[in-house]
Amino acid sequence: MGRGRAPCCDKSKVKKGPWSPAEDYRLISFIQKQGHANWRALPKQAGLLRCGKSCRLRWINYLRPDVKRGNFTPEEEQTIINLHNALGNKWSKIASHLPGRTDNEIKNVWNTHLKKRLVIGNDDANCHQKIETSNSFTSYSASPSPSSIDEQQEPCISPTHPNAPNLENFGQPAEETCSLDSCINSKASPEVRKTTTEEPKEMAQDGNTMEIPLEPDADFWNFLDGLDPMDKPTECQPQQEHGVSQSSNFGENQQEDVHEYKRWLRYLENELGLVGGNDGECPQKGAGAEQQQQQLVTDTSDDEMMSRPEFDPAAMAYFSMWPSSPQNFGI
DNA sequence: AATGAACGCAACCGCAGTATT
DNA sequence: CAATACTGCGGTTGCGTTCAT
Repeated sequence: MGRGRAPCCDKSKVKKGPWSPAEDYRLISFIQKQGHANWRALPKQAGLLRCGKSCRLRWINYLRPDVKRGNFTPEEEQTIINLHNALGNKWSKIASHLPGRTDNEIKNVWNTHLKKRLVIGNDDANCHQKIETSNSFTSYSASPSPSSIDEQQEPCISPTHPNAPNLENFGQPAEETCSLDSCINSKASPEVRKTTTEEPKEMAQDGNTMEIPLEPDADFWNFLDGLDPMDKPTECQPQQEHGVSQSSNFGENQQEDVHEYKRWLRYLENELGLVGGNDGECPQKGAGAEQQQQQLVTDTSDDEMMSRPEFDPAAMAYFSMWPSSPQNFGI
């Protein structure tokens, strides 16, 4: 296949390295409003100095609302081991069996933990055998037909991370959940599509995790949208014509919305055990959070975000602490 | 307390596959 | 049908953090 490939972007004009909270928030804000039909064009439209691939990666691996953070459960690890036996380094395939987990994360876990553990386990044949025999998917190793796996395999993991409150729908306006989900899942495997769309319902029923009122979610996003100094690039205007934007009427009930949002924020902070930290300081990482806060201020001031009168530092502090933020997983 | 080594993770790179023109 | 554009995947790397000395 001779594909003379043009570079995906002008490397000299794109920023590389870790994403700042401001960039994250701009990306989320944009995708929430416009979706991500075209990754290549997205950075420009969103006002990001990033390569489209970089945006995609960031979204898929960390910012997506249904991404699950935190340590892998033993069940998940076992699933990875089993699937790796059957599929090899097909990380995306493996990830499709672990809802909320990304291929990158699984790859990292495998390379850093599981592989070593298995090597040690190989030294101890009994140990390894234990893994094999306890493995309900052992038969796949004998006849590793991916299709049969796809048909049979249901992830044997708990849908919620034991240590983390459910944030699967974090930031999802009620009426947008479907559109965003479908947007996300349109490219995902059937398994992922199935689990990501069905799980929230299940969790809503167990009364544990879905009590977060959804309405303020929209407010939250509207609030973020309102903060975005790059909010209205000209390329984005047409989409608002077909009713995608929700922020247009934000000003009408702004006070009420912000109040609602703050109430919701407090609720989430309670859920996350973040209350008690002063000025949004992360309880797990005091100095780190402080540093991050500092960076946040730097980033946002660069973008003149902090100078906006309606800017709420608490919102950004919270934003910087949500589970998808790489600095903050492990809550 | 300081320093170096090891580890873990986020992000980048390049290739392959698929869709579009 | 070929060329091009774009997305997705897997391998790899660089950096920050943690641990050991």
